Amino acid sequence: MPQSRLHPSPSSELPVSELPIVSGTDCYEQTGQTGLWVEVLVDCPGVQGVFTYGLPVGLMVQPGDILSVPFGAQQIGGVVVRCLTALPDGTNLAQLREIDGVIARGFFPPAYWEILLRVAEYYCTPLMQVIRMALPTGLLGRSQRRIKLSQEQGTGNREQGTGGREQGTGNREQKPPLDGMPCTISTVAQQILTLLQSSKTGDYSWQYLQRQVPNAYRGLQELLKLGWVESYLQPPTPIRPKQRQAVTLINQADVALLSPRQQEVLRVLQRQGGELWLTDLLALCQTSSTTLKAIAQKGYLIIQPREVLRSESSETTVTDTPKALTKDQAIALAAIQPLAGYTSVLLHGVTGSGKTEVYLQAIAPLLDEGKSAIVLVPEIGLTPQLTDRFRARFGDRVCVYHSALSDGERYDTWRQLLTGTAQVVIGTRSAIFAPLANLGLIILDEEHDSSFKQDQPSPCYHARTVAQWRAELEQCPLILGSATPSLETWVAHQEVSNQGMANDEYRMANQGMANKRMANQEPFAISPTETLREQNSEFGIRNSPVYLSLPARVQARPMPAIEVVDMRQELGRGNRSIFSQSLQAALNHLHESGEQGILFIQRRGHSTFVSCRSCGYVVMCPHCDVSLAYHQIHAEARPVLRCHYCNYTQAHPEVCPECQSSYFKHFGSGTQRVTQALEQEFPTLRVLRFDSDTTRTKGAHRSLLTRFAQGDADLLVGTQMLTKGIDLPQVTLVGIVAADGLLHLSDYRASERTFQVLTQVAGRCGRGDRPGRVILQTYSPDHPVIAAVQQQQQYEPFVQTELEQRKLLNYPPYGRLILLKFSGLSPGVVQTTAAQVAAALQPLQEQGVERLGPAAAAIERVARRYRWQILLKVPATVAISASFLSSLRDLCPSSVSFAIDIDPLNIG
DNA sequence: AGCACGCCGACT
DNA sequence: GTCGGCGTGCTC
Repeated sequence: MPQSRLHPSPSSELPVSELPIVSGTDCYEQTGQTGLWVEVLVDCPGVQGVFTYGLPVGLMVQPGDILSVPFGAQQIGGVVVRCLTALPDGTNLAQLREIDGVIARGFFPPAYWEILLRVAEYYCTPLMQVIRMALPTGLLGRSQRRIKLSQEQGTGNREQGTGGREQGTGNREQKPPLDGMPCTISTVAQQILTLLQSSKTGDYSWQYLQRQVPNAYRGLQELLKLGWVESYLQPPTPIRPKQRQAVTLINQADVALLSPRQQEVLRVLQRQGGELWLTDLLALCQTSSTTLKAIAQKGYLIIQPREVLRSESSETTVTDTPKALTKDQAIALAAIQPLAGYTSVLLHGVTGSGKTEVYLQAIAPLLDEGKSAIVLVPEIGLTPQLTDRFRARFGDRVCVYHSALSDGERYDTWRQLLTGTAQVVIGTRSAIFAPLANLGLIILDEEHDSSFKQDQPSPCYHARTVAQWRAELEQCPLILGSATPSLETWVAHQEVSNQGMANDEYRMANQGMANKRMANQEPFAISPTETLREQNSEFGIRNSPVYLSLPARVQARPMPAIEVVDMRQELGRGNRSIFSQSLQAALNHLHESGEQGILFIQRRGHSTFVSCRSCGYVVMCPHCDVSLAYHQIHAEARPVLRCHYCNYTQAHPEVCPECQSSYFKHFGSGTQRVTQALEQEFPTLRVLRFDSDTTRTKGAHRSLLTRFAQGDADLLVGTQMLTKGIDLPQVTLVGIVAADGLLHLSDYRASERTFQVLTQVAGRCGRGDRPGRVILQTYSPDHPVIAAVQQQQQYEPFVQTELEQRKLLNYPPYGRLILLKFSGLSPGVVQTTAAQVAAALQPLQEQGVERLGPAAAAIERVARRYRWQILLKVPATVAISASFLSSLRDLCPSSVSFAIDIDPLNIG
């Protein structure tokens, strides 16, 4: 029991010695050849290409090792690309410098390195940026400029070296200019000084000061000249495992020689199992560490630092055992289990058909074989249920890996993945880069979900695409699970006729890459990669895609009946409520019957703008071209207006700022508005709101869902979040307040997305013993998507119609899209840059690429930056060189930021 | 990113 | 005539 409170000792579960982490000095212990050079890819924005460094005597490194190197005045992170035994001609020996140290070794096994190369190339992103994204934050350290108050100011610089006790605080008061002092300092300088004096250490990072004080640069110059502050570079401190002092009992003989107090300590330690954290033992014995050190000195116990994992521990103590499978599940599992080599599997299972159980049972035997698995989910916070279930089934072998982990947690989890033990990683899209060895299976759950695509910082990768590459390189199956597969996936897993196309397209993309890489043997000349490609030029076994279907729910539960309500008729009948009569009746019944319901609202803000009914004035964000959304944070608090793009917030004006009219209200039906309407019309109904306002904090999803599951409320009101994998058996009613907002998005994927969202929401009900019912309110009941959702078994006809449209217009999956995005503070400069780039695209257009734009983005200004874009439609037969696209960057002035989004999902 | 070199406006 | 602004270019 006390032992369980300690982390398993390094020798048992976390073999530190085998981990590729070495400290700056440890690495010198490895002896070998001397006097070589290394080419290093440095982690410095605006710098690409490799730099050559000298290797300190006795130090050996290999391609893929992560280093700390001097670069200009600072120390930065870098990755070894190649080891050189001779310097190329013309190298200026004078400028060669030696590396500072090794941060980590062996992070990049060949297949993993290959993935990073492919991502860099396919998504037109500098390799270093891809590496930075894949590594835990902070691993690639860099030195930091810091500013501190000078010690010697005023009283002379005598006391510097003596190091004795200092009366620092007494001196510090003399630093600000006293009244009688001849020199006056500017307000900026005074601000900086005050800030520094307010801190305990008198020391802040330059970055922090710049953020706190506008125009900090001026003030700093002043203070530096006066000698009141000093500026210095702090060398990087790489993230390290967290250490804690542990005390272990090693000898109990001759205890009588010790003092009674010391004997007592030993007895306590023994009673606790012979091992305790130092702090715990001190607390338990009411003693000091001096006492313990004395005992240790006599050889009775040892005190040593031991690694602790910062990763969140699994709270679930429940265990879960495999469930009996339905016939369909069994067929699917039987098809998956014998797969060897790379095979892409589409598991098309209706909502509630038990896909998770298939995943679990597919993974179980792999773990026993010592293999690992990656499970990707759209958003980890939204699916505590899934994580719990995996934990309950596989216990400690489950790791959760996502971007919301703290740096320390992420680092520790990352290290644990490297140990090579069989484990299951559950995570969001970035978990596709989990450095697991010996992968046996990759699963993408809710494969159609757009959150698998990254669209903000480059690389704008799609986890599904990366998963395909990874599964192929690791020669393992890939399962794409969904009730509403994306059209891309659907087409790729259809019978031979379509399959040919998907494969050709895919191969083409890869071949273009490989060829190009041969031609310019850039940093890519890392040796493991080349070896791999030679051995495996066709990337090993590539089986035909497999389509598996789970057409029915578990335990023969029926799919919910979907009732479409025409809201125009409701209005005609004089019903001005946002709830149709049908929905009103259902809500009333809900309360009486003790069943639960979900009310789905389109989006959290979009429709709740604030405007004046007298003059029509709408409050807009001063930094973005969008209206501000109405938010009431607490029932009592004053409402605020908030921009959903830049988070600008202001108080809600009492009267219209334009015409002073007091008829100044918010409109639309956001979650808050609907909740209020519910309170008015159904005062007895207990409502729980589930949107990003109420679930902002860590663990809020889980607690809200738990409360709902416990029956604390009758109705859960929420947005898109409700569509993602929530499994609540008591829910028998789903209400969709207005499907229309989704239908009319000006996006080629609008229909597909609407179909997916509505089907997923509808699928939240009837998962328990009682059948479910869906009420879908709309102003366009005849829309084909609504019809398709209503007959949800008929996925195929809907897809066929949609595919014809896509083919006609060369949209994915028939043609590829590339979005070039420009943004900058000056609208004119952004626009002319876009135009110049457009002109440079002429050669592509001659190859048959269609160019749309340049055009201002749908929301032209976000956070004071103007945004323009160019959309390229690339026919499946045309290959585009990544280096050509990357070269467009050179046409952009530094004031315009340029981003390339390959296969964009959001093109508005 | 940081820092150096380097070219044009307000001061002794 | 200098000091000092911050605009371009380099960092092995």
